[in-house]
Amino acid sequence: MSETPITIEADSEPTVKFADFGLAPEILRALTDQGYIHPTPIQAAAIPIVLQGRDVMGAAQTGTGKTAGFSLPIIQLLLAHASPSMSPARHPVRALVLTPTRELAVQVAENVKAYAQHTPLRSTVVFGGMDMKGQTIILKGGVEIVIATPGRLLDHIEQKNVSLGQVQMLVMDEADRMLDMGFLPDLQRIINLLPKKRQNLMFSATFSPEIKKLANSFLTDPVTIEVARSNATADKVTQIVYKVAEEAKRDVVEFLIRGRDLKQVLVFSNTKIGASRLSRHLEQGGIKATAIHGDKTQQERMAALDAFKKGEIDVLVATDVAARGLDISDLPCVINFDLPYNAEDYVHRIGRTGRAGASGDALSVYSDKDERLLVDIEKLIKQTITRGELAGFVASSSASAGRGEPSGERRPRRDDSAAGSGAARPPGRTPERERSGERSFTSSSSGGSSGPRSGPYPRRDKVDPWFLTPYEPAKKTTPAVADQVSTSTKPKQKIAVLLGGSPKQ
DNA sequence: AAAAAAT
Repeated sequence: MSETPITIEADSEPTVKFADFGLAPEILRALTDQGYIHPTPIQAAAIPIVLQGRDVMGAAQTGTGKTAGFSLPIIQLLLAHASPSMSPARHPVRALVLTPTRELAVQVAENVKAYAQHTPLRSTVVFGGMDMKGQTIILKGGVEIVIATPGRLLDHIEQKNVSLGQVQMLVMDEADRMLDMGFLPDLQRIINLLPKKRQNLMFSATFSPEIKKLANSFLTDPVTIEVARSNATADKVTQIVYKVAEEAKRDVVEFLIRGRDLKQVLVFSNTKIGASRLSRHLEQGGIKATAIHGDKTQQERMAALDAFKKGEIDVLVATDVAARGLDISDLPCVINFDLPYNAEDYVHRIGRTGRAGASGDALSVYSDKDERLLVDIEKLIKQTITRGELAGFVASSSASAGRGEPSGERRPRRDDSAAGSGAARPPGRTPERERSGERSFTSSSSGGSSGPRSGPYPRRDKVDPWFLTPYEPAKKTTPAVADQVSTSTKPKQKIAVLLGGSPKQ
């Protein structure tokens, strides 16, 4: 065991193949089915370690292939080692994966199911917000792998629908998030029900003191696998912030979305009500949008996510329920309708774009009162985000008020939350026409060259909104989280995985 | 200050 970190570069030639790990043919077949041949760096690092039976503390972002990194070796180990003979159940739970959100649980479960499809291993997912009956039947039928959110799992345990006395492997996914959400007591209760002798894998985006404490109490002699933050924030994602009047934010967001030619956009709102309102606002503008947040029923949440993934809707307006973990692939653009209160969440949010080598845009609108949030974010990511300017929109409400021109907040405008829809919008007009006729914004007095001034929206075919932005190449800096990660718990063995670019000098 | 999660 070496104290020297092993560094794996993401852009080095992929020499390792899944076939090299000694995985069972059934697993390899599942991978081939999905066209996977080469592991991602974290998979290449984690799979052999997990196969050795070691505990793992993984600092890994979503989108790094983390899920396969732990599920493949878990499936392999379960296949290779028979279940404990004393078990009365034919299919006792032998591996347990805990996640902070229901959607993440579903997603992990889908992956596990796919990887184990050619094996006799059974898996299921349990989470709240759904009827317990179906979950109960499957649990009682016996499953080797359970993916769960903590609360509902405890519910099933209390109802004696499942027993965890045979669990050999425990995964805590997004552990930092679980702590944030106050799951620590639940985690403690669940872990108390597990056999003392077991393998533990813990994944976290950050290595806060609390996480270290958790790792120290739950992990035995862990190998730390560091995944430097993908350079997404530095290279591949173009980040721009737009300062606008608070009241104009939603119209600016709409404008930005239209500028994207309605390609799939994920929009983040800090509040559930804000997400719903913005979604409704966009829908009323003829944009196929929907909202996802914790006040929606689980059915609605799943339907929204599904529709977005299928491309049936163009815009998903989400609270931070979707900030982490959700694998929505190939997103070209993320927009922050609100800057997150927690700077760390900014990184998670924009991590939804620029994934898997693709480029992406992360756009944010903010107003005067959010100045401090922006400072915090820039401090965290150690770079200055490009300030974008939008012709046709003013940066602050006071400026527009001072000129006595109509501005977003003054113009009487039906609130989106109101049910009525008749008065403000004459029927029969196309949404496009509605927009230009109905809204007015204070336009910049200078430089009216960016489009027709008859309305707030420059015509898309005439104007590329991106020309408005003076592009400065983003500064390349070592990501802040990677810094924290390097000071991780005293590991016997340490592996650093650098993703998404060359190591910094 | 807000969101998530068992009900």
